[in-house]
Parts: sequence; structure tokens; C-alpha cells
Amino acid sequence: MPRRSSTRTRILDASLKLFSEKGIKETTMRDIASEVGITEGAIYRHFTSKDQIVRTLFAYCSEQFYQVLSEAYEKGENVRQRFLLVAQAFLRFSFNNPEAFRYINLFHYFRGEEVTEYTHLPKDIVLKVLDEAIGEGLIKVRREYALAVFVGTLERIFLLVVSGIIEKEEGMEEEISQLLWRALTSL
Amino acid sequence: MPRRSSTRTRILDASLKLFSEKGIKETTMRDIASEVGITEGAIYRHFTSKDQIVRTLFAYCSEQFYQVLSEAYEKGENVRQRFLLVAQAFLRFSFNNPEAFRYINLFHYFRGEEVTEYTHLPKDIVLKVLDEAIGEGLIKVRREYALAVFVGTLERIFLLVVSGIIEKEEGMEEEISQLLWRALTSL
Amino acid sequence: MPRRSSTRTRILDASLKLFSEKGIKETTMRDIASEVGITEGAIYRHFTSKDQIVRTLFAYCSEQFYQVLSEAYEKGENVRQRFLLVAQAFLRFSFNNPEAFRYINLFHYFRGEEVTEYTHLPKDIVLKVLDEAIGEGLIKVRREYALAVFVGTLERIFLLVVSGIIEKEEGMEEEISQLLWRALTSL
Amino acid sequence: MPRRSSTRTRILDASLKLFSEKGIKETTMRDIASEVGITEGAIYRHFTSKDQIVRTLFAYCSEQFYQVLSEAYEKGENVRQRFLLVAQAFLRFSFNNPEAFRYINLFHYFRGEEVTEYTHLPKDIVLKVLDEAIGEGLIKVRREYALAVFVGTLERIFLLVVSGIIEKEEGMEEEISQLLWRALTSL
DNA sequence: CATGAATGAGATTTCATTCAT
DNA sequence: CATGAATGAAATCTCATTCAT
Repeated sequence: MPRRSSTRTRILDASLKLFSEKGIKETTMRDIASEVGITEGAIYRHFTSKDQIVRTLFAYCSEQFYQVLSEAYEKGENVRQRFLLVAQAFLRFSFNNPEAFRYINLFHYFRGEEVTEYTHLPKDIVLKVLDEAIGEGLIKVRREYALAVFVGTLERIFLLVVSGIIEKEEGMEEEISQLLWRALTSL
Repeated sequence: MPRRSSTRTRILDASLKLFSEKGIKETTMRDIASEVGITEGAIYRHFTSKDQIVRTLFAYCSEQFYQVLSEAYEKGENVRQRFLLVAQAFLRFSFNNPEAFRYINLFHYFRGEEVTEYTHLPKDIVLKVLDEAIGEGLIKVRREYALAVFVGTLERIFLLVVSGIIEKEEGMEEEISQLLWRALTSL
Repeated sequence: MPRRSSTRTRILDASLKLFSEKGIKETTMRDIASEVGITEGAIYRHFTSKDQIVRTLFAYCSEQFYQVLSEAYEKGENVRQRFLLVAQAFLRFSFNNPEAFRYINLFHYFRGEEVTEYTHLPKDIVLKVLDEAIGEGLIKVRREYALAVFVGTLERIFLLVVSGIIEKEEGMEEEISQLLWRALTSL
Repeated sequence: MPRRSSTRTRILDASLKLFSEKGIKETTMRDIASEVGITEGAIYRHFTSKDQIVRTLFAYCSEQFYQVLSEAYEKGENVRQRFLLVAQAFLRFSFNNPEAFRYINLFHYFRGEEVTEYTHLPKDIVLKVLDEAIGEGLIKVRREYALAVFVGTLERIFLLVVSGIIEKEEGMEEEISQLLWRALTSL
């Protein structure tokens, strides 16, 4: 959530919108400039290259997502609650920030290796909560399998909603979270 | 699995390799030509445009995947078996044809709308098996949620293996398939 | 030698440094601004264009060089002495003001025609001394050939020293000056 | 001396002409393309970058110059003759290939450090001849000083002729060469 | 006087596509 | 069928200069 929209922030916002809509390579500096309402050259006062925008944006979205999950995690008083809150926060973030969420995934897909350069990664929170549940004997499968079920399912739900195949309903986050909990603790 | 490699097939193979490695937009006609060992102009004897390669390739990979799932489906004698066989085939296909699998996902990610143009889609088999399980009362959640768990989890497993986070083990396909079955039927 | 460094003078100093290091076209207004520690816009309070800096600087360096040679010339009591003092002053100037000397040459190289716009040119002093020596019958070759030997040799010595091929030694100016005198008067 | 003008050669020729006239940075790819009569993009089939043209051209001109000096050197039967032939060849090359000669100097001026990357440098021949003369006791000054006189004088003569200050006359090369020999052997 | 954002023209480079051979 | 040179449009980036504050 940028403060007063400085040009820098407007460039980031426009880039996020366009990148998540059309892809990174498919978005030109001209696209970004005209979305912001400035000239291409002006962008270079704020960023040294297109790549810097791409990376700044990932760090920014990733950090936001991390914070949201982190706060959810802190609110839970026991493992089950933390799991449910984190899963809900995950979905809610994806619904409220579809561009950021899509962009994060897109970046993972194309720049997989670079991802490790960043310090706070959302999946770290997910793994923390899963490890706790495993530690207490509630989840019995390998942490990586549990991670795949957790993240894979939620991302897919997002895609189905975004593509209009499922309609987003009231209380969906809670329902899916519990579904995930039951699925994982039954294994 | 191309037969005697005609130039056309070699172009498709090279394209698949490069597209899945670097992305579609990131791959140039020159890249493809030099991977095949011909010149750029020669490609246009076989395809009218880069886009035609992209679409031909999707149809080809998608159909292959569909056939694999379809055959697995046919072999099962009851719902549970069909489910397990389809899930195993899904994973096996992704491990044996990582480029094709990655390309299919990549195409979905960037050309979402175009996907519906194609007749045989892998997810139709998955939905068929899920609908049966729902029909028999074995799975009790919405088909779309079940689809999300099924496809999301398996895709994620593939990504974790490809990125080296999980090591691929003997019998992994069976294990994950049963995990999915238990997870979905427990809901 | 700038007095109390006004911004204007600091701009000229910075420009001289950068121009002589990297070349004129290769140096941007931003480079100059950041070397001075001001912003690009501020430069335009002092100069109307980059080209004005370029020309002001040439006039400034050229005049300085001219003065140095001129003073040397005045100190000599006979032709031989004047020749030696001018040659020494020439070399000394190049060693003490490598940036200015390099810049003068660079300007000659790229803006040859513009050079004639300026009133006081260093080579006028050199020609004066050579003409005297020719007048007295001490040098017997065409003045232009003598000029070529004089200026060519000294510039080359400078380049060899600056590039580290010759080490600058105590008394070098005197030695080279006498070498030149002997060479030219022997012809 | 390029054979049949292939596009590659025409690009090099055009570049040499423009670089030596206007400078490297001052010459655009568009300038080169339109001089050759092709589009900018076409240049990139023959060279990967402007810089590659710049470097290829230096290697080419430098090698040519080296060969010319080398051949002159081989023809001389004693030190004095070799000296005179090399000096004449030096001047003749500069008059016959003013663009190449100017370009070589220009490159030295701006890319001094890179010059050492190249194997055959014209000055190596000059140094060889000077060292011989020093070895035989004919020249008594340091080789670097002799080099400065030799190269500096000849380059200056070229500049004076090119700028129209001296007119080029029949037999000038011989005259200047002997002038140089007398000057250096008198020291 | 100075700032710093912005402009606009232009530079280098990329690339799908065409075409003569 | 294939080559490889060329096109032409567009992309990224640069930079002298202007201008509101």
C-alpha cells in the first residue's frame, strides 16, 4: 500500500498491473510509461533498467505477502489455529491482491533461481506452521508433500476463481482452510 | 516421441526444449534454428510463423498428456483404481516429459483463453474420475475444490522435484497418488 | 589555477577532468554535475549548453598554456635561451597540467577548424622562437618541419610519460629541450 | 585493400571513413548503414556490436600499417637504409591511407589500454630499427626519446599536411626521412 | 541560484519475417 | 527445401535540455 503516489510508486503499480496481465517480456517500457502518463525516459530517473523494476517489484510483493502471512501466524494460539489463519490469509491475499499474487508466481516460474536471493519468502511461514503440525504429530507426511498440497491447492483455487470457473463466495477462505487441514491431518 | 526425425519434428523438439527452458517470448527463431542446425529461413518452410509453432506444440503436448491420462483411466477397474492410475500417470508424465509438462503449464499461464480452443484437455480426464468418485459418494467436496487439490498438488510436486527441493524416489508416484486419494476421500 | 572555487569554476574543473579522461562526447552533463556535487539543472545557470563549456574550457586552457609559453619566452635573452626556455615550459606545462594539455590536443583532434577562432594560440609562441632561429641561420629547415619536430616530439614525450612507458625524471625538461635544440640546429 | 566488396567489407570501409572524419562516438550506426546503403539491422548480421566494428577496424588498420613498415624494413640492407625506408613508408602510409592512419591515432588516444591486446603493432618495427641504430652507436639517446622524435614528428607532419598548413610535395617522404636521420644521429 | 522530475529526440540493439539465389 | 542477407518495426536505454518549484 503506497503512500501518496509518487512517480516511483506509480511506475511500480503500473508495472505490476501490466506484468501480471501480459507477462514481463510482453510488457514494454512504453506500455508502462503510457500507463503512468509519462515518457519512457522519465522512468529511468527512478529505475536504472527494466530488470530493476522487475526485481524491485518482486521484493515488494513478496515482502507484502510475507507480512500478511506472518501477521496471521502470530494471531493463532495453537497449531491448528495458526494453520487455519495462515491458509485463510494466503487465500485472502491472493483474492485481494490478484496482481501481486499472480506476479509472485510468474516470477517463480521464470526466475526460479533468483528467488533465493530474497530474505523473506512467504513459503517460510507456511513451512513453519507445517513443521509445527508435524512436530506435534498432527500431520504425518513429509513436510515437502504437505507443502505441495497446501500451496498447490491454494494457488489452484486462486486460478480457478480468477478464470471464472469457480465463483468466489462468502466464507470461502474458511471452508478451503478447513478442507486443507482435514486433508492433511487425515494422512 | 517423434519418429524418424523429420526437420519439422526437429523444429518442434527444439522449440519445446527452448520454450520450456527460457520461455516463449525469450526464445528467438534464431535460437530454434541454431538448436536444430538449420537457418532461420528454413523454419518458414515448415511453419508459417512463430505463433504457429507455439500453438502446434501446445496441441501436440496437450494431446500426448491427454492420451497418457486416458489410457491410465481405461486400465482401472473401479473408481479408486482409476483415480490412482490417473494420478500416477499424471505424475509420471510430468517426470518423463518435464519439458512438455512445463510447457503446458506455461501456455496456460500466458494464453489462458486460447486453451479452450483445443478439444482434448488433460483436465477432462481428471474431472471425469473425480466426478465418478463424487457420484459414488467417495469424495464429498465440490468437484472444483477436488480438482484444485488434485492438479495443484501434483503440479507442485513436479516443481519441487524439478527444482531439486525433493529428490525423486522409486515408487513416489504411488505414494503421492494414495496420499491424494486418502486426502480427498477423508473430506 | 582557479581562485576560491565558485560553482562556475568547479564546473570547469570537473569538466576538464572528465573530458580529458573519457572524452567530450563520452562525458555527460550528469557526470559533470555529480563530479561537482550539484544537479544537472544547476549547470545551466552557469553555462547555456554543454558546447559552451567545451569552448570556454578550450579558451581557458589554451590561454593558460599560451601565457606560460609567453612568460618563458620573455625570460630568454637570446634565441637559444628562448628556445630552451619555451621547450622546457612546454613540457613542464604538460606534466603539471596533464588534463589541460590532453584536452587541448583532444580538442585539436576533433574540432580542428574551430581552433582558429581563438586569438592566442600556444603554437604562435613556438613559431615565433623558431622563426627567430631560422632568421639567425641557426635552424635551416622549413619552419613547418621544425614545428613538427618540436611539437610532435614534446607531445609524444608527454604521452609516453602519461602512459607509464617512460618514467618522469628530475631534469627531464632540460634534457629534452637541449636534445631538441641540437637536433634542429644540426639540420 | 579489400577484395570484392562484400557487405562486411563495405561496413568496415564506411566505418573507417566516418570514424576518422567525425570520431567514433560521433558516428552512429545509422550513419554507417546509410553510407553503405543498407539498414541498421543488417549491420548486426556482420558484427555483433558497434564496439566490435571499432576493434575489428583497429586490428585491420594496425595490421596493414605494420605490414607496410615491415616490408620496408626488410628491403633495407643496412641500418641507415632501413631507418630511411621505414620512415618513408610511415609517411607514405599516412598520406595514402589518411583515414586508417588517423583512425589508428584516434584509437590510441581513446582506447590506449586496449591497444596492448593486439599482437602486431607498427611501433614495434620503429623500435626495432631504432634499437639497431642505437646498437651500432649511431643514435646515442634513449630509445624512448628517439621513438618520440620519430613518431611524434611524422604524425605531426601528417597533421600539418592534412590540415592544409603544409602542401604535400613530391619527394617529401625522402626529405623528411633524411631530416629525421640527421637529427637523431647528431644527438 | 539550485533542485530534480520530465521531455523528446535519438542511439544501440533485437527479432520475426521476407526474399533472391 | 535450404541459405543467409536484408528489412522494418519495435524495444531498451541515453542524454542534452527545460521547467515548475
